[in-house]
Amino acid sequence: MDTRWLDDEELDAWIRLIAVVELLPGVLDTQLRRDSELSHFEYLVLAMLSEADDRVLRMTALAARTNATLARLSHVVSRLEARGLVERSPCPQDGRATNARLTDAGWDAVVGAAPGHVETVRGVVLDALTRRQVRELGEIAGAILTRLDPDGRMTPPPRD
Amino acid sequence: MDTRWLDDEELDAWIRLIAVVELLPGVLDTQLRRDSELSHFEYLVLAMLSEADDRVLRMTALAARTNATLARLSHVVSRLEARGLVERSPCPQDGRATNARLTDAGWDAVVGAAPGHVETVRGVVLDALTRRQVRELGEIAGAILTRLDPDGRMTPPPRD
DNA sequence: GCGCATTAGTTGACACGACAACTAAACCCG
DNA sequence: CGGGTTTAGTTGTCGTGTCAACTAATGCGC
Repeated sequence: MDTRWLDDEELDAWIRLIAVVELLPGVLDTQLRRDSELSHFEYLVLAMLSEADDRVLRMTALAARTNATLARLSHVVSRLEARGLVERSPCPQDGRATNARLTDAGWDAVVGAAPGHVETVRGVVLDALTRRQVRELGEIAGAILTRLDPDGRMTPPPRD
Repeated sequence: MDTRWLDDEELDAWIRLIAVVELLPGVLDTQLRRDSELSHFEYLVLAMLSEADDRVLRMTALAARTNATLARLSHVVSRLEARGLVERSPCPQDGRATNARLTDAGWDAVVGAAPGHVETVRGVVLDALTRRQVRELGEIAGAILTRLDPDGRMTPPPRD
């Protein structure tokens, strides 16, 4: 089958999307590391735990909410545990499972990091867009996600 | 100053954008590695060279076109050079500069990889969007880039 | 209730990117 | 034209992610 090459509009959108994907993580990491000694991914892990009931989640559930593999999450949680921000304990209901719980120190870390992080998010993304574009971005990213992650492992729909 | 937290629409757009940013690179890498033994970044390097006059670019120019630091590019070009896909030579005009040139083998590699890559790009992004959304995405990503990269080191505007 | 497949998670080896230190050439300016 | 600054690029080290191999508990089928 002959390749359908990209036309100008498609190429333009693609090139720019790639640039965003390459540059955005670095910017988020840099700010969080500088101000709060956390990588962006570590922040995400702590933030997801902070919103969960009793601040506890099973590793698998946490991996899904952070778009990570279990292996990656396991390494990161080990480091966070060593820093006293998270605690692991075997799940009583299922012997195979592990629960990760946010400690008080972990809670303090997220609470401390959140304002600066939100400010960065506004600064580099949201404030650059109109209200309409923010809504569009939500829809576009949602559409892409259904292709990237057909099984919907990721962040479940609008509902939280 | 009190933090302006994100409202529902903003949070939705942000969470989804983060998910895209986390998942997209992996999908692109996986396809290219499987079918062409190239990482996405390596592909980008070769592709940018393939479009340049005489298939030659100075390292700095190549770094800008691929949104990479010079250090990262230098490592990657070393590997590509070891595989015979790229050649380095000192720039005659400027003794500090290095020119990277795409070899014939490198050309063959990009040409071989391009169709599968474009198909993936369509599959995971472009075909998930309407024509209008593709245009919107271009504008939104462009707006974000002016914040991520205020000096415009990155891909220059529509113009090539 | 035994055995095999599946699910949950961890771990170790390797690959790659970031950062900082370094070399070297060019520019600049008095 | 000589010394300091800037620009271009490379390299070594370290942190972090990926992959594959592994352990262990669960659940299904008969």
